[in-house]
Amino acid sequence: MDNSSKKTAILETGDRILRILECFNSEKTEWGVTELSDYLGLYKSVVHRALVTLENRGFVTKNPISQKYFLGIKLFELGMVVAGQMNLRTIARPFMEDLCEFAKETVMLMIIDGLDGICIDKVESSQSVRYTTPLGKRVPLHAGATTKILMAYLSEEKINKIVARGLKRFTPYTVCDSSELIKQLQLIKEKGYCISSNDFSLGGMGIAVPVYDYTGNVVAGLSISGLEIRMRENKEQLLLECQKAADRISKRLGAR
Amino acid sequence: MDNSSKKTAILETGDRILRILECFNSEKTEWGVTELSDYLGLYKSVVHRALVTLENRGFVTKNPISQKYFLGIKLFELGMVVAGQMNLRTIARPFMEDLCEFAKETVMLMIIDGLDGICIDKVESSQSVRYTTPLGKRVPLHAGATTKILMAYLSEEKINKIVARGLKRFTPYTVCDSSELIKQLQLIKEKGYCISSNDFSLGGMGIAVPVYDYTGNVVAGLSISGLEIRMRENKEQLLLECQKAADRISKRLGAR
DNA sequence: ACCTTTCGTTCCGAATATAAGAACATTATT
DNA sequence: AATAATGTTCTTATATTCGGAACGAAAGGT
Repeated sequence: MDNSSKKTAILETGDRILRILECFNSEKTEWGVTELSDYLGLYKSVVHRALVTLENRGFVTKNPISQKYFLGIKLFELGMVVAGQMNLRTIARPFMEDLCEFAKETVMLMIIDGLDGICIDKVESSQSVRYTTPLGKRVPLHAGATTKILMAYLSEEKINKIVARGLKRFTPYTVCDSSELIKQLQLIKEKGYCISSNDFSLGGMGIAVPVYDYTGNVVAGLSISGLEIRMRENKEQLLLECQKAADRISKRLGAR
Repeated sequence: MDNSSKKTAILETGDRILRILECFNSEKTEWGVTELSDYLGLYKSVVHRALVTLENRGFVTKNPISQKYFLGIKLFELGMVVAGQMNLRTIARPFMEDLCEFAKETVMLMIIDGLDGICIDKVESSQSVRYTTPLGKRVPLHAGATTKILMAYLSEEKINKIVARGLKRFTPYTVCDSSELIKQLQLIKEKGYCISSNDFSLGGMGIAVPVYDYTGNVVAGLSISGLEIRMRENKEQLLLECQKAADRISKRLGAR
């Protein structure tokens, strides 16, 4: 097990509570006691007491019909506190809206957490067929423009970790060969942008550029994501506008 | 202390972890170890270990400059899972957008959690001076139209609890007298809507109506919130549109 | 530049909260 | 009606956590 981050002894009971919370996601919003205990390899009684503890504080709620538990409103509340403190988000928002207006495609803002990407904001195009992704969703970095632009600026060490974890195939065009992916990433970093299509979702296309903060590090990826068929003819112009928006956001974040 | 909800013994260590998380809000996003231990009446070592546990799982992050802790991205992630499962929200959204378009004022959707209200969605008017409130923020129920409509449909028992907790004054017009408030609430329930101004924020006005689900219970309050000076002349029409929207939402939720 | 205070972090023995496992209660399924 | 599956409760030994002191580093004042 990877305990590299474990400097001090952690509280096992507390950690277990957090691990239980982490089991809930948009694919699986409800868990029963037995299910959870099987999944985590814990005793039923242990999981049950943990869930009661969580329920008493509103972190989970019991569905009285199914008898199962789902995440409570308290987590929405705390999630919104986090959203508020991500001022990258508030700064980026107006620029994203303008960019969406111009491109008529969905605009996304993504950051890295650990070895994954998380979409922290989006402005969806009003087209009936459009690219859409849930906020807060954790996605691997090796497929899709918005994630690849982020991956390209990672340290070699992190890139290797991601590759070592395995490169999941999303479409027939996903780059799952590690050496080819690394070559692609180098090229992306050289050019300072990433245009890719069909590697994350068929028919989809993404144009992504990095956003920098005052330390000069890449803190986010900004992208226009939509349908290849609509975007391919004027991708140069879309790229230009996307870069303009990212530059403005970076400047507002203190990048020189 | 109120232990009515404490059926089974809860995990103290786990509960402490959750209590620590609850200390973070948009007014205070960063806490130091000593501060927190003073605030919660816990030993520094206890709080420190809890924070390390939380940090290891990404629930809090340490600001390397201030040495203090703030909520981590993991909570944004979980918060978004909660947002996704609140399908009241997805159903209500388009109606709220239409209503905002019509009213040119901010439209809010609020639910009850415990003895407080929480705004779970909003569509802000594009006016430069407009009513605005953060998503996920916990507010008392006795002031403001959106909250009072919710309070009006509560059980007598709950209303008494809220009154017993004390009625905070927000403006000179806030109704802080319990018997007058209760009389107001009865009237609101009779009429099925709430129009109030200046009791939560000076110059502000709210028009709020209830939203029902398939069980026939009030599950949310929908409101138009804006400036009194702009709204007062055509409040009847605004109310009508607000009611129409709420009815449509209720119907979509299965209310007859 | 030095002292003082404050704060985050570590350490260790004592104490107690918790895990483990079984048993019970309740609901669904056959 | 019998069986299976799932949520809940109970009890005790033990391993985790607390409590308190001590350490080191930074901040602030003199």
